[in-house]
Amino acid sequence: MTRPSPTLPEPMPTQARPGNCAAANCAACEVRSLTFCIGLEHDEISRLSAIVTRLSLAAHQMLFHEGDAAEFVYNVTRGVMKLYKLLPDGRRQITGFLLPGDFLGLAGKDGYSYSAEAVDAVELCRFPRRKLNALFEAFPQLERRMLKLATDELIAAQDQMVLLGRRTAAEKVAVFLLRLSEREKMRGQTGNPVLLPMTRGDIADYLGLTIETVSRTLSKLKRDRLIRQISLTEIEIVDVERMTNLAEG
Amino acid sequence: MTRPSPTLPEPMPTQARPGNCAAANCAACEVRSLTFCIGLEHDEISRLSAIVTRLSLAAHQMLFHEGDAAEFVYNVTRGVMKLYKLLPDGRRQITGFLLPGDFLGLAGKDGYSYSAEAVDAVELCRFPRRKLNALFEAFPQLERRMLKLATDELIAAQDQMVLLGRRTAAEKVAVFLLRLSEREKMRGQTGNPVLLPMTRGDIADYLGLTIETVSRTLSKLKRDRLIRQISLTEIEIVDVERMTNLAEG
DNA sequence: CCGTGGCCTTGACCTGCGTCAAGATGAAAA
DNA sequence: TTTTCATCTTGACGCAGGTCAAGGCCACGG
Repeated sequence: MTRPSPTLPEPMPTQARPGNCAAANCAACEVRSLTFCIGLEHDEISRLSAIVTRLSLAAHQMLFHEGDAAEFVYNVTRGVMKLYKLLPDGRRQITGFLLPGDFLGLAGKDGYSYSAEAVDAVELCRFPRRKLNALFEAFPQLERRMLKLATDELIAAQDQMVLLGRRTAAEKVAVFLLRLSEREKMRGQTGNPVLLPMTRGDIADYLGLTIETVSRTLSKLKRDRLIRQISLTEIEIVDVERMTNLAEG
Repeated sequence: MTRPSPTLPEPMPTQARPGNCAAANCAACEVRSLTFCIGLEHDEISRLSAIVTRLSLAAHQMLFHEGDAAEFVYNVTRGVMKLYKLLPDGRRQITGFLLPGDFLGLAGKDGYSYSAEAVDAVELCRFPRRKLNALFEAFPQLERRMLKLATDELIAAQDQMVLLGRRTAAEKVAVFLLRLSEREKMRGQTGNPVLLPMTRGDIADYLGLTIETVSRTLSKLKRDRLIRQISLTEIEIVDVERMTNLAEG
């Protein structure tokens, strides 16, 4: 593996100055069935409502940087976020893309362990960590849920290690498209065509590849009739079976 | 990245038939300061003692396989374990090495998400998950600690993603040696020379490389006087500064 | 309508690391 | 001590994917 040219610098994203902040009505939340709020009792919901702030980010706006004090945790309610870590020389690894319902903000004592940036227009719920921790006392279910979220994220991270360490470029791209399709389906979208709001550079930095290899690999999948490109950001999986075979290895 | 030849099959490890099982005295535990038992109250310790079983594994013995029902969680008290996932064709990614004090057994609804195998002679504490969960009711601190463990593991997993996706072979090996050295220091060992009970094949599958590349890279580090090989399993870091520079990128 | 600038694609070439193969080493058994 | 066998090292070679460079596409502003 060679040292890929940093996909950064991108147009330097501005620090979060949320477009709007407002108290939120969690009871009316339309993505609650996906979030860590799922299945909470009525009084838990109302206590959460009391500490939550809604905010919006424009595309490319930063939510926070790696190392920032981790005062808040968040729930994505709309749009797509990317989480990434940088090496000193600018090489970047995107550790995850977050869709509506996904949670972010787990952090160790050194603050957030990654940077978080909006891919497109994003809306989030923001919870002060201190106040949320205080709620754990009254509602142990909440902490149980946090542990489950962390565990699920950990399992996903292990899968991603297998992908990064042991899969070919074609397999990486196939897995990426199939996984994203599944996640979109779980959110009530069709999942096919797959929607790709992120750039080829983002995908490359997520899969441990270069932009060119991602592009060439997609072209090859098109030539082989496994996928069809409807637009830059929409890819139809034409032959699910062969894609799945490819993804299995 | 090409498809590395499976480092498996190794001499097929036998399923765990622990060499001995015994009740344990947690109060006298010599690695407690490292484990998730750290800082627990006296009565918490005694409640833990009541549900724990100690067991031993010989080198290469399996503790559990990916997909097994996750009835237990464990704490390593002696030796080194490796956790890994396999692709259908045998390619292997080692997701972590566990040293004394390290915890394992977090799992989703599909059972353990990885296989666990002893690298050398290992001793563990085993906790039935059901009984541990029951203790969470009485001792919320225990659950707090589990969440912290999961969070720390997640942060480590993200660092590993950067390593797998964006670092060169030389950087990977340097980071591996330095991190292992740090972990040994935290356990009261010198950390230099670094002790490597795992094989070159294990290291390769942990770093997303082949055996040959690991071996060649170590040879290069020796030629360049960054390290000195004392024995197959002992490597002295001679020039910590240049090693650190290399590891930073 | 035309420029401008960001992204994406494609081609030609290069190289880091994988593959294949042949010893070397070292621990354990005879 | 010698045999054995797994593991490790080293060399020669090949290729997947990275690098460099040119051009295409498309949204947006003037």
